[in-house]
Amino acid sequence: MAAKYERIASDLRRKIRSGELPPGRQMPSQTALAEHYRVSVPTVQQALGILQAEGMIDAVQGLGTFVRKPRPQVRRTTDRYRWEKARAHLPAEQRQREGAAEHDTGLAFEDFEFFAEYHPEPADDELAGLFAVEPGTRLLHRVYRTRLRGEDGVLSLIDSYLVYDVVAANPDLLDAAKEPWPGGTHHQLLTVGIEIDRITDEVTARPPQAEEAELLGIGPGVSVLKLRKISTDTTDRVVEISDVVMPGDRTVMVYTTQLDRWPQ
Amino acid sequence: MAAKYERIASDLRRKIRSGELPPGRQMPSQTALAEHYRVSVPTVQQALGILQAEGMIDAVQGLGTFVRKPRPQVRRTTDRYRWEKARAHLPAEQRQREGAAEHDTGLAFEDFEFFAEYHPEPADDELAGLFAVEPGTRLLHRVYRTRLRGEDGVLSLIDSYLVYDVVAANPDLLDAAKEPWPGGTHHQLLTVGIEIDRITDEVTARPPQAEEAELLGIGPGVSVLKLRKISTDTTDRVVEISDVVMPGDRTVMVYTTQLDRWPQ
DNA sequence: GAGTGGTCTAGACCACTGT
DNA sequence: CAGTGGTCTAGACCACTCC
Repeated sequence: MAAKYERIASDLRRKIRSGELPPGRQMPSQTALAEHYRVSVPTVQQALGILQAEGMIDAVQGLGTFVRKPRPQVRRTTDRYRWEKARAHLPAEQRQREGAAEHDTGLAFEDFEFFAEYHPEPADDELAGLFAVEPGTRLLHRVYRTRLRGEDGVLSLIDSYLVYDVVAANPDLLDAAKEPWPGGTHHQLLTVGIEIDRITDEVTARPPQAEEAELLGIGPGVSVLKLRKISTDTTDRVVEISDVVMPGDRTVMVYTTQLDRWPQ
Repeated sequence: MAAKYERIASDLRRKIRSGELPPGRQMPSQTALAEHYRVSVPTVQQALGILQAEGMIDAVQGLGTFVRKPRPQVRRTTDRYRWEKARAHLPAEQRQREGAAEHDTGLAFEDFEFFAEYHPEPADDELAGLFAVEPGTRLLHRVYRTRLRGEDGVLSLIDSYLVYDVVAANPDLLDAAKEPWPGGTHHQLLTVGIEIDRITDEVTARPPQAEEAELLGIGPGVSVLKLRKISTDTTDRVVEISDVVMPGDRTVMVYTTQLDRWPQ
């Protein structure tokens, strides 16, 4: 027989799915639920913890627990990379107008808030290995956050790395204030004579760290999608490594593989 | 100040990372940890729950809690699809010898155990929409499990759907006993005159359902990667939909996007 | 039977939010 | 201030594994 907290979670899940508890509605308090199901408060909390991990409810201290409103899904497609590259040769004004985030979500530039921070940093063993440089080599570490206006959490946490000396030829690239938001890494690299030939995405899933959950505006148990994006240039040199952390409950990564035709 | 259970989790995490608690080692019992950290048992359990979600430890009822041994990672690459398709024209004997699972893991056929089960099923609204058929249309639902010999959990849970009438032209395809394991969907479809043109993967992350966690041999909080694979044939018809659930702590999905060169 | 993890209780205290 | 969720306790009982 299933545990009490599992049965309570199932019952509440059903009530939410059926619309009996509509999005935005405040759930009964923990004490009320405990009385209703004839269990103790910690048991109710265990049940709520499951629903929170599934992204169905949102508990706010001092306020209450609420049925989560469906948030717009972000579909991040392969097509995005081709689109970003093609964009690098467009005039600056047009590049400014629409970035990759808008391309993914179908929303407008005004819907977003951007934040960027740059700092030089020595390469650890892992990054040095991927870049094929000596550990300790100076890297440019760029931190990006994209927030949807009027929403609680950011869309993604991006940590991007470039080899410092490779991009230093254009001083503008070392300055976060000069960041040609939104997007435009292909264009930035073009100014120092680099063309990206291919991009490899490595996708994994894991539970969020406490800090990540807070930044992404997700409950403590909601999974995150982690993407390591490795960009290789036309001389087979790894030029950029990006680690992207996205909320798993609202992100879909889409990859299309075109296959060769069979010989007739 | 951080909660007690967080500090305990961090401390144990550090001891595991540093090798003080090596893989395979039994952790001190919950009561022993409670005494050591001067907290109650439920607090210790909360801390252990975090590490279990991170896939670092494994609690077995009646036996003890153990530091998890690193399990071989499965890298599932785009290349896999091209490889599978090219394989469809090889002689049967050679196809039997190496399937996709071996291709991903680099292990041999003998290391795996396979399980397949087929049954017809009416299409629900979601699948009907994707196949562009009427809801209720008969589908062939195929359930696959692949287990690594000598390991606790299966590598992936696969639910594959085909439109029944499309594949019924070859009765062998309707019979799980005739399953040409390992792998071979491209070849199966070839026998009814279908050639796959492209495959779209939609990747998401979420916490596991209790049953999935058990089947995959992961702790209750460890994230799973969910892949919906949609295969479209050369006449732009969706011919197969596969839902694949994989343990997030040992699966890496790898996708490489080749970009067009800039005009010189 | 002894020892382990899993579940559950009844109650306490704290932090936080609104009025 | 009252009401909410978050943390923690001390102890109970159960299910399970091994001896």
